[in-house]
Amino acid sequence: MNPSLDRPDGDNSGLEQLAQDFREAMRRAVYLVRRLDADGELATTQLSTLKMLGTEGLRVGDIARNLGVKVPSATEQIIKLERLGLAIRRPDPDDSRAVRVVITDDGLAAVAAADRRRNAKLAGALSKLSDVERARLADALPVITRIGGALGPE
Amino acid sequence: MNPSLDRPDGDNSGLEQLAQDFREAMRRAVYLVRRLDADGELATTQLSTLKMLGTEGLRVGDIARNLGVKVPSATEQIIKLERLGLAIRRPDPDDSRAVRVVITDDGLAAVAAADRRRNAKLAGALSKLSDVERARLADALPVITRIGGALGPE
DNA sequence: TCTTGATTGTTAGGTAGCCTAAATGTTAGG
DNA sequence: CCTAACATTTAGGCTACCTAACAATCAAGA
Repeated sequence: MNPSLDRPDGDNSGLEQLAQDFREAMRRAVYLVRRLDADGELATTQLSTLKMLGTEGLRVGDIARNLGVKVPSATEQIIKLERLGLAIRRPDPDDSRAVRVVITDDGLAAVAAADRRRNAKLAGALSKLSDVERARLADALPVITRIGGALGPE
Repeated sequence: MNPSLDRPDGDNSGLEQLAQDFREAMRRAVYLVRRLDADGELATTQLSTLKMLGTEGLRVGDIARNLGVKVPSATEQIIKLERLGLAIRRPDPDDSRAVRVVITDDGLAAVAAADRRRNAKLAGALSKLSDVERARLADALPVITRIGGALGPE
C-alpha cells in the first residue's frame, strides 16, 4: 500500500524517528497533564466527560466513543458524576433502550472552576516560553489532533 | 512576579487560550498513545522503565523520579519486570541500602521489538500527514518537553 | 403478529498503576 | 555508640480500565 513502509530503510527512517520522538514527548506530556490535577477537584476524566455533555443530552455510547473507552467504563464515570450532582441520566424519548446524559448547573460551574484553575496553572508554565516556542506549540496542536484520526478509529 | 499573570485580562487571555487548546490536544494524545498498546506486548509504563535502564544499573529512586511516580510504584514495576526476566535487581556495591536495577538481554530484545512495532504503527499515521504538518510537529516536540520543566518539579 | 437477532445499557468480577503509611535495614554525624 | 536521615519493600486502598453475562427494547422478516 504505502511504499515508504515497505522499504528496508531510507525514507522510512525519518518517519520512524519522528514517531519515536513523538512517543517520548507524549510520555512526558502525560506526566505533565497529571500534574495539573488537584485534590478536591474534578479528575481529568470526569472533566472531559462533563465537557462533552450538552443540555440536549448525550447517549452513553457516544460518550464512550468520545472518550475512547468501552461503554461500561463510561457508565461508571456517569454514575459517579450523577452521585456528585453534576450530571443527570434521563430516558431517551426516541429510544427506550437508550439514556440521555445531561449536565446540571452544578456541573457547569464545576467545569468552569476546574478549567480556570488548570488553565491558569498551565499558562504559568507557558509564560516562561519564548514567543517562537509558543507559536510552534500552537501550530502543532491541530496536527496532533489529526494524528489521532490518521491512526484509525480501531 | 510575572505581570502578565496579574492582569485581569488582556495579554493573559492568549496564554489561557493556548493552555486550553494544549490540554485538549493532550487529552487526544493520551488516547492516541493508548491505541499503540498491543496485547501480548510490554505495557507503556514497563517499556518506559526498561528504556531508562543501562547495564551499569539505575537506582529505584532514580527510576521513580524519571517516571514521575512515587518510589513504591516504581518498585512494583521493577518486580514485574524481574518476574518477566527483563530486568534484574542487584545490590549497590557502594551503598547497601540501595539497589541497582539492570536490564537483561531479554529486556533489550523486548524493548527493541516493542519500539519497532509501536514506531511502525505510529509512522503509518504520520505518513498520512503533509510535510508541513510533520515539520510543525517536529518543531513542537522540544517545546512540549520544556513545558514539563517549566511547570516545576512539584 | 411473532419471533429472532441486533442494539443499548448496566452489573459483576478482575487487572494495572498509582498512592500513603508503616516496617526493615544501612549509613553517617555528633 | 546512638540517633537521624535515607533507600527500599510491604501492606492496604483507590481509580480507571477491561471482558463477560444479563436485561430491556427495537426492527425486520416469516
